[in-house]
Amino acid sequence: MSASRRTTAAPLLDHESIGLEGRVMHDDHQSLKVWLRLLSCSTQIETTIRKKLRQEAGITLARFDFMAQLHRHPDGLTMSVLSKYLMVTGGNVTGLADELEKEKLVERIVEAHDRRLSRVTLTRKGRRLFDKLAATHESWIASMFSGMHANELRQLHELLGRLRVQLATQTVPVKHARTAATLRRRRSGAKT
Amino acid sequence: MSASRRTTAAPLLDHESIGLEGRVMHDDHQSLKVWLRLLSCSTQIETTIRKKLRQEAGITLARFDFMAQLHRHPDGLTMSVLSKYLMVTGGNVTGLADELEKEKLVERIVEAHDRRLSRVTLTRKGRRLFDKLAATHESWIASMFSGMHANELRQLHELLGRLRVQLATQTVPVKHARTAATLRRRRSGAKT
DNA sequence: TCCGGACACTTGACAAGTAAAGGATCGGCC
DNA sequence: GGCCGATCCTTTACTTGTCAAGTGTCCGGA
Repeated sequence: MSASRRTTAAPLLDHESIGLEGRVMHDDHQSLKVWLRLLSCSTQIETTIRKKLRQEAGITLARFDFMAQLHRHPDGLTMSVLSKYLMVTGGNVTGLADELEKEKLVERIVEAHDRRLSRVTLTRKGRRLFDKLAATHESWIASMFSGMHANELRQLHELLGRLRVQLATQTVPVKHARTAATLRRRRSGAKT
Repeated sequence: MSASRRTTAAPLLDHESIGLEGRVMHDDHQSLKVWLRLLSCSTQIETTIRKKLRQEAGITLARFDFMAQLHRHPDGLTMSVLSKYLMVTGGNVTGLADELEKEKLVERIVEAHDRRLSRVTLTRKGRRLFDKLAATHESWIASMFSGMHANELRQLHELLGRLRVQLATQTVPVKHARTAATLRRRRSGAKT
C-alpha cells in the first residue's frame, strides 16, 4: 500500500511570491505536487530494488553501485574517482572497498608511478557475480515500468531530461566544496 | 535509504525478455534510462532542500517531515500512525519525538482511554516555527521548477501519477518467504 | 638537496535509519 | 479475578554514510 512518503509542507505560501515570472505564483502549488510525486516514485523504486537486492542476492545497493562502476571501467578506478562517480565521500568508498576486497570481489592495486594512488578493479569472481546481478536488476526495472506505454516513457524521459538540466544549471550555487564530491543525501518522502 | 546515488548497472539484459507486450524487450533500456533520470532529479532536489533546511533553518529534513504531518493533523497522531505516514520505523519516530519534545516543539499526550497510546501534537511554538518553514520550503520548490513551462509541469504530474499507480499496484508482490536465506539473525556478532 | 604544499587515502567520532527484542497495558474469555 | 494474546512504545545493536583530522606520497622551488 501506499507509495507515498514525506508529507512535506502544507500549502502555506501566499506572500513571498518569489519574484520570478509573475505566473510563478500560480505554479507554486503545481511544483510542489510534481515534486511530491517525483519523490514518491523515486523512493518506491529505490526501496524495492534495495530490498530485492538484499533478499534475493544478499547484496547491498551501495555495493552493487560500486561494482557497477568498476564493471563499466574494466581498467579500474582510483578511490577518489570512485568517490566522485558514486557521489559519496571518500571515507565511504574506503569502507566499501574494504568489505568487497575481503570477499574477494574487488582488489586494490597500488599504482607504481604514484604510490598514493590505488586502483580498484573487479576480480574475476566479482565480475561473474555482477554480470548475473546486472541482468536481474535491469529486468526488475523493466518490469516496474512495464505498465507505461512506450511513448509515455519517451515523454517522461524527455521531461526529466529538461528538469535535470534546469536543476543542474540553477542549483549550481552549491559551490565547489571540498575535494570529495560531498553531495547526495538521503531519501525522503512525500504524500499528496 | 541512502545517501549515495545509484549509478546502477550497465546494460546487460538481453534474454529474460519479460513476456509482456512484445515490444517490451525494446523498452528495457528506455526504462533504465528513465529510472536513472528520475533518481537523478529526485536526489538533486532532495539534497538541495535538505541542505537549505539545515543551513537556513537549522532543522533536519526528518524533523520537518515529522512536523508537517502533525501540522496537517492538528488533533495529533499516535506514534504508530506517524511511523506509517512517515514511512520510517517506530524506533525512528520515537527518537524524533524525543528530540522535538525536548525542544518544546511537540508534546506527547497519553490517551486517557487507552494508556498505551500517546498522541503527539505540535505545541504553539512548533506550529509557529513550522508555518514559517513551510512557506520558505514551498518557495524553494517553486524556484527549482521555475524553468519548466506550466504545461510541462502538468504533463510531468500526469505521467508520474500514472507511474505511481503502476508501482503501487504491481510492486506489491514483493512480499514472500521470510528473509531467511541471506542473513540469518546473528545475535551480537560482527559482520560475516 | 631539502622543504612546504598539494594530493590520495585511511581512520575515528558521530548522525540517522532499520530491525528485533523488551516492557507495559489493554481486552476478551473462562 | 486471572491468564493470554495483541498492541503500542521504547531500547539496543547494527548498517551506512558524513566529516574532519591524520598519514604517507609526490612535486616544484630555493
